[in-house]
Amino acid sequence: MTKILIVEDDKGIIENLTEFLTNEGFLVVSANGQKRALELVETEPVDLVLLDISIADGNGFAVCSAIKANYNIPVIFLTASGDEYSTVTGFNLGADDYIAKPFRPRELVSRIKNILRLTGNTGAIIQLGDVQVDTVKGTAKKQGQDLYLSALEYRLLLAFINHRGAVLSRAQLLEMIWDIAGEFVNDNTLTVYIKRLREKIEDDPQNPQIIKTIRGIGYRVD
Amino acid sequence: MTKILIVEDDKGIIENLTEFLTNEGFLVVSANGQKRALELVETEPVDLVLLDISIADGNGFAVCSAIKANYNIPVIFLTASGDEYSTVTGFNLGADDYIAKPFRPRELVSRIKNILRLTGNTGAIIQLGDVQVDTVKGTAKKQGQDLYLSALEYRLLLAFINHRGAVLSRAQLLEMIWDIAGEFVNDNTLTVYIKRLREKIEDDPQNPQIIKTIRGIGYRVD
DNA sequence: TTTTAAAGTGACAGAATTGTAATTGTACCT
DNA sequence: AGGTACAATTACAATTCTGTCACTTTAAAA
Repeated sequence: MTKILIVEDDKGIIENLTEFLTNEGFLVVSANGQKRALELVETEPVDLVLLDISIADGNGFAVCSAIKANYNIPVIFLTASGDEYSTVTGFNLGADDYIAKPFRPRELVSRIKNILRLTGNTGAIIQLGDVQVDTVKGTAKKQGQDLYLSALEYRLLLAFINHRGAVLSRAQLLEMIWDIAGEFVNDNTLTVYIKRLREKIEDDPQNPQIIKTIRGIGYRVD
Repeated sequence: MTKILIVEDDKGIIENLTEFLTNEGFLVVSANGQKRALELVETEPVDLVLLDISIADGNGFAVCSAIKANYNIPVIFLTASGDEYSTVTGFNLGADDYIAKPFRPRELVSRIKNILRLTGNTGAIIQLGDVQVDTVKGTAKKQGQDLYLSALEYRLLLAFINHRGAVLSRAQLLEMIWDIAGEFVNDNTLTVYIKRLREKIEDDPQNPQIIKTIRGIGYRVD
């Protein structure tokens, strides 16, 4: 469950936003000033901050700086005017997006989800069917069970992950994994590795669901 | 140097944007339609795409989908109207941001830089002295030369990277890499792996600069 | 300095990985 | 249906990885 902190001194806006975002499935907490905002960031597991630049007890930019200095929480600025200065300064302070008031609630939600996608997108855990690849730890699991992938098998899997949805030719894969133009390793080597990888990650290797063969062209992972 | 592809059928806008972005230090290429856009993405190392939704020879959304299917390039939508439908649909298609025409050039640059920061922040390449670890490809290099790390050596290195600056005890490392509490693998196993890893990544393994020994406590990578 | 615990080293077998070859299977074409 | 590429499979050495042992070196305490 995503928790959003609203920092805003206009009670009406807080109420409206809280209601709307709650309906959208977010948890919402709010602060009307800098002090309370920083308290909440420290005590609650806040996932994202909506920050009005012109809050009462201080500069909104200062709050952004303070948050960014200590935490890796995305911040979206709410600017009263759509003026350029705010935009540029905000981004320089590390804001992840900004939106000018008055804004459409639906657009705000789009931007929130987008930012969460971008910032959460550290490539940490990728799900392929029941296979989970953790690129931060360098490990892979199938249904929670550890998979023992060799270095090359792991790299082959990453190549597919990095080009999900695209058909990768043998030549491309050979270049990506074996780093050659095409002649030095046997073309069949790749086929064998596909088979070995399938044996480890597919439920039924004879009927592969994760690594699909595109005859005459290559392979694809959706 | 960052290369930006503009997909737009209005020659005037292309000219203006090209001039402005060039002055800002970007390399700019442009396409007036879907076909040319996809050609350029395939042949040039494009870092970011500015995409007009209403291009002449097709749907801008289709171009976005096609790009996102094969490449991991950030896309910013240019929308003629600031209408909600475009925003929401655009984000769903994997657009990384959108900006409504008419926009201020300075704001566009802010958004471009912001998106590059966010998307580039995938933790893809980590630098440890002269050693580069690419967690997206699952590879490591030293002074540009490929390092052949085994699966466990790579995971050990990632463990240090994920806890940079912290001293990791033997018990912690054993648990992280061998996933056990402490009794099943020999305690010395870790020592041996440290040695093997140092042999591959350190200039002078006898005098390690990357993996430091903290006697009695563990190891640390700064 | 001597002692002692911790860390490093070299060597070793068993296991797994890696690349290739030969063979079998299969989708697509006419 | 039969032929033909292409893909999958099986099998097999060579190499590398992996874990452990015995032993040496090092750092810090007594």
